[in-house]
Amino acid sequence: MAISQLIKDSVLKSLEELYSLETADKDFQVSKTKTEFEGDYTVVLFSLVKKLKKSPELLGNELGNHLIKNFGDLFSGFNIIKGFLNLVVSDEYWLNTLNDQFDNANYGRSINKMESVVIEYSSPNTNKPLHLGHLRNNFLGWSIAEIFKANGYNIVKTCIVNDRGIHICKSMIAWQLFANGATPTSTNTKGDHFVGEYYVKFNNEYKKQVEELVATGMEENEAEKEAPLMKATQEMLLKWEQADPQVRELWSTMNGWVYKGFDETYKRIGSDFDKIYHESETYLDGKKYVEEGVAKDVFFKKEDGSVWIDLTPDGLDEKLVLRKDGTSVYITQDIGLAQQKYEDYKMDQSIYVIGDEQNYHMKVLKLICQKLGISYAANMYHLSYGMVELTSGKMKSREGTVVDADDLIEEMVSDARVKTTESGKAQDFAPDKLNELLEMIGIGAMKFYLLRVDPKKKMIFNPEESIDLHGFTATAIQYTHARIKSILRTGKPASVPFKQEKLFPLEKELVLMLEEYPDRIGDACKEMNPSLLAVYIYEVARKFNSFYDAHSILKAEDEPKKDLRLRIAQMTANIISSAMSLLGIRVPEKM
RNA sequence: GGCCUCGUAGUACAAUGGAUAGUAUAAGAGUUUCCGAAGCUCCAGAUACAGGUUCGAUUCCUGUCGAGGCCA
Repeated sequence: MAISQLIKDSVLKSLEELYSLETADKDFQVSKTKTEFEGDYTVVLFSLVKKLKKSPELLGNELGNHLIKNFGDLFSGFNIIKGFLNLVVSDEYWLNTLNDQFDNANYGRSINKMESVVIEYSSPNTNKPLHLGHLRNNFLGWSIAEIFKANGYNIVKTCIVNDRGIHICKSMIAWQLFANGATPTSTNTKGDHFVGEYYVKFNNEYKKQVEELVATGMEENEAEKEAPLMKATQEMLLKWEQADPQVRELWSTMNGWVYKGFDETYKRIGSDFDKIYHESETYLDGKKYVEEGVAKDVFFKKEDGSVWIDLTPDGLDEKLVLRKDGTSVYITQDIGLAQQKYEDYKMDQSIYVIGDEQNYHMKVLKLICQKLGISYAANMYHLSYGMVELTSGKMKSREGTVVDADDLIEEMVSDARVKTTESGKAQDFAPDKLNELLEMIGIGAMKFYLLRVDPKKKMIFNPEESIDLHGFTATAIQYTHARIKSILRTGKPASVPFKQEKLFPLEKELVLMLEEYPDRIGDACKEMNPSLLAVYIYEVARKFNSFYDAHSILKAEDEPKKDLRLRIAQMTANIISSAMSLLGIRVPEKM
């Protein structure tokens, strides 16, 4: 059991024994002691002071003495400053932790909650390649899945591919008109980029047509409807819906190109899915639930035949769920897919990794599902993340300021090459090993940069800063890991630990942080926030570096110290490797 | 217009209502006869504004100003 929990339990027990306090009244905080004070963990007494009507000093002293007397194996001292009871945890406890845990490879993974969670993320469109925003989504989704697994949940990773609709037809029309039969192979272009070019081509040509029509005196919004390209696209969408064989064949060919391109990118960034849903197969499913909803009076029909739900009692608006012509809107499809996922997986919880511009939409979706009586609706969670903006402002596809995912990955990896060459390291690496290392560094840096901030907040992507390999970066952590591994190639902890007496401050501070790791995995899961792990593991690496700088490991004062420090090093390396893997980042043995 | 976010050092990010508001970068000063200097050590620098709630507010409430998003 973690020390934080042991402290809570021992304080609870003491409060009961000293003052027979009711359980309900025993709320108090335990936190890590600030570095400027003596102690390891601090009990904040203010809330108890009020209830017990004792002065902080008296209460602190009584509680502290009781803890020392009854839990002497845990605590070796205490002090009170204002309403803060600072507890010193005994070295014995840290030494035991080190002996038991130094080579654990499965932190937090032992508990099986038997609960299943579906996580939907990535969810691309098949008319253009992935961009920077998709990367944040993918990294978040993948990492959250790993973090849930580490907390004992059964995870299903899903993806809904937006593979039909007017925007897909635009690329198809443009390809028909302008490609002269070119293919990704004939042009040596990655499939998703190839199709994306025709989407751009469509927009450019369409714009020209609109301008020409406006020049003849037509109103702009009419010109937008009347432009031949738009008419052709509408017609194609209709044919697609009627399952016209030629249109469907072109559609599946072009989507095939895109998937091939996506697969390459997903593979490179280490993203994968257990189940991929296609909108083309699910977009009609929602309608029957709308009918059921009407029968249950959850929805109502207006005179024109459109179907709505009244969410004003919940502080929201009336929301359209089916158009008057009987066609679905986005939310109709989402209801259908939610049901489909439940039929497939009977999950207890459903997480959607979607940008925060959908906050309102997802709120509505959850409410509707609850009103429809869907069992897991209460456990639908929108993992909402903020937009990734550039130093120059928002990414806008129309202005060509979108950062392409593949370009960015390539830039990161090639920069890793430059920096590694400059440093003079990895000179003895075989070419394939070097490439593997550079992928680890470049892609790791990018993942860490996007995961180290609170997902809910929008963030600014600074290209120059993102390829920095110093400071709060994956590279610095990877370096620490490689350095430890280098030491461990020379020395190994003894099979039976030497008897230890006392820990130096830096030794203790580091072990204290390492001991917290399972708690941190738990926090990251509860908060659905990988940045907590990123911050934590960077702090661990930094603390190790200070420790390493202050104390020699292989040339320690004596054998017991050497063994102790090798154990600390081993445990640090294991936890770095573990935590980074939960972020989807690999760590090298050498770099 | 209605609803929802967010305003913290030059810049980018932290801080379950708790102690002197942390970290990284950029700027300044050190640190390689010694386990890997992509490191370590020191030094500076910030809570948009005005009220309120309380032992205590970056955090909660109200208003102002500013940025972004969603809905037509």
